[in-house]
Amino acid sequence: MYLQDPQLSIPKRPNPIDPREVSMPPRRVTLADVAKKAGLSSTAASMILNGRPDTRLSKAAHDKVHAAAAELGYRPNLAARGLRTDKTQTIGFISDLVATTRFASGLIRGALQASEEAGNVMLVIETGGDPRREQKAIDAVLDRQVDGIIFATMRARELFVPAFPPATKVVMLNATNPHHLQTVLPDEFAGGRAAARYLLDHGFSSDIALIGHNAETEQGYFRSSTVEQRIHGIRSTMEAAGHTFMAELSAWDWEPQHGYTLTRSLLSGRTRPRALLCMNDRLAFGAYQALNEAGLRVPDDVSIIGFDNDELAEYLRPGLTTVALPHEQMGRRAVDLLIGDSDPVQEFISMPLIERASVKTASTPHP
Amino acid sequence: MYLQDPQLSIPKRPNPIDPREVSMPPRRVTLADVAKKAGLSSTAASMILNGRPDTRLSKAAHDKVHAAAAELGYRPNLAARGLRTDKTQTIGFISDLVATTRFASGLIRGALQASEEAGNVMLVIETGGDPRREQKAIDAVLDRQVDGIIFATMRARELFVPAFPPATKVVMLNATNPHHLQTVLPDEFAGGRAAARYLLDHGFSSDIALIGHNAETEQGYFRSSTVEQRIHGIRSTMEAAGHTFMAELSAWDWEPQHGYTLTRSLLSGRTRPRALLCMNDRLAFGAYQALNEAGLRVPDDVSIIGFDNDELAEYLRPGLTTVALPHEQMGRRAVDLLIGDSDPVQEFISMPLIERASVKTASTPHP
DNA sequence: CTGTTAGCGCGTTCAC
DNA sequence: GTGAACGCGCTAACAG
Repeated sequence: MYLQDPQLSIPKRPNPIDPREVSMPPRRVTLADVAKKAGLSSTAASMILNGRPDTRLSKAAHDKVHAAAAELGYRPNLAARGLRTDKTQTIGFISDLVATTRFASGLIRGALQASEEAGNVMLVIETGGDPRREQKAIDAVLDRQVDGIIFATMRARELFVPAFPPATKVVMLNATNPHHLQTVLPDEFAGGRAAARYLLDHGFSSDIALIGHNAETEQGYFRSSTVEQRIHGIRSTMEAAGHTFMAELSAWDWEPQHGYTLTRSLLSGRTRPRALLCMNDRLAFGAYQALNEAGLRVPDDVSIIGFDNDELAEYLRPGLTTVALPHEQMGRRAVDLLIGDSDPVQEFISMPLIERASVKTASTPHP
Repeated sequence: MYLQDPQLSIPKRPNPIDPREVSMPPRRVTLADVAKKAGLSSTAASMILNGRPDTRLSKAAHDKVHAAAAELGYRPNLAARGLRTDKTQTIGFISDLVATTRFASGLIRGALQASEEAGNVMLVIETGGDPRREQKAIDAVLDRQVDGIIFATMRARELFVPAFPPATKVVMLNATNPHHLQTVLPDEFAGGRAAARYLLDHGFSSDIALIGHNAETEQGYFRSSTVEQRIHGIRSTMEAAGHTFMAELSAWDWEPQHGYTLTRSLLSGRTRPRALLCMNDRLAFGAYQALNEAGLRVPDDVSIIGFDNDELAEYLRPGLTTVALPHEQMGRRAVDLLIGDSDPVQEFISMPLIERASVKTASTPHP
């Protein structure tokens, strides 16, 4: 909607000059200015403006201060206030590559929204996963007196967190660390289960191929802590139903080209799969390409389900059914946890299955 | 490369506790602590640590202060310093939807990199283009004493900038505003010219269709200030060569589905295009899909060129040749301009043509 | 009741 | 080499 939203376009002529744009005082108005204008001390002004309950200042004083503040357009200097109160309404958001790649931008989007709603602002730093840059990032935000830090990773993983003062509030977002228990993660186990169950429910059983992971070659080795859960969810569901995958193809990278290659090699086998369970949507994209080239149709010849709810899923024809990574909600939750004062918890956010058109009901159940 | 970088994965066992993680002083060490430990005044400590040239403090004093600072792990409180110096090493980055969508994330990536290199950090706020939120964002960063503000937009456009003090340093990134002349924009005119020229150079002439823009229906109305330039670059090049487009199809949204629809309707016409000039890569994606369905091959039957160098361009088979939006470089440049003290300039960053495999040389030049 | 003065938080700067 | 003031706002203690 916002992509080409008319509101984002503007007429060719420059706007008339907004009066607000021309007259602003050269110096920032300070609390002292307000107090002076109100004919009171800055203490009185401070107490009144901050609505201290125990204050015994006259109604008249209140009115004068508020009037002066409004008239002068007073805004407190948060840096100065923070010096005193140790609260800067600022959150440090340190990630490997969340903001600058599209793979997990939802994390930052959600966090940004929740921050704004809570009157906070985020200092964003990306480290590329480099420990030295991570340490520098922590110093940088701490030097600026942030109220807390969110550590986020693009692919959920255990994150080594360099030194910082023990009192600092910390939330791990899409990441874990033994010393920091406040954590927000996707519920990958349930997500994996949902994907497998969806295929099973649509009449597939032992004619499903798994693209992106292989029990043999990748045993005990997982690219991320949550992918392990995803796989467990998938496999336990298959096992509970008494089925196994007809094939499992593994690739280290989960890019379209690998999905393409893997699917091609799969199609060269003697039995054709009826459904593909792809470890992510980009692999699924590659699968579409290979299927297409082989003259096979989705979902009539082969059904496909993916993970992530990548933007690609919507671009594909037909639309790709996929289990979404609830990044936005995770980001929001991380900020809530950081700002709130709950006990440390590990939160698992559920992964909704987004139904599109890439899976059909298998016409005849297989033996 | 970083997508599944092994370095981002870690073993399943928790790391041993890092010694640095356990012993940190409960209170931050202040300049006073350092001075006390060095047996000097905090004035002396300040001057020495800041390497003031005009200072005539003894070599011994220097050594003592540096030793004390190192031993205590002293780091200056930037909030306190900023109060005095009016420099916080912090930049406000206010955008409509740059960080949280993938369409222009390069802008923030480049800005983040340049900030880090310059020892700055960025306060990131997104407004969704809503003027009220924009005003609040400006207040929020100003309250936190930022050294300057970058206003960025996802799609280059003229941006109305709400009130703030005239002294504030401002750079418009992928945006323009009559009151703020420091501007970084893509050189769309040259980019448009390059795309058209590329097709011409490959032997196409009057067998090219333009997808996404139509001179008739969109005359004088442009979705963004830079798209206008892009179109001018394209048309002037075609005209200079004495050619016109065999067809121009317009869509308000530039999404794959529109590229698909437009291309289908194009193919239903009596003459088939030999080349497609798509206003962006997502339209080109849709064109691939339609061509594919029609049994036509890229580039053998139809060549395609796009704009943006979207990630899609690499995913497509064959890879899509496209004129890149140099977002990363633009972001870097914006920070450089903000930090440096050059005179206000409008900078145009050139758009490199990324050659892949979607355009072939037309075998026989057309009349 | 209504309000004030003084000091602090941290680092920089001026005058001596 | 130093003390004191300052940038800005908050808080405790105190005065009319």
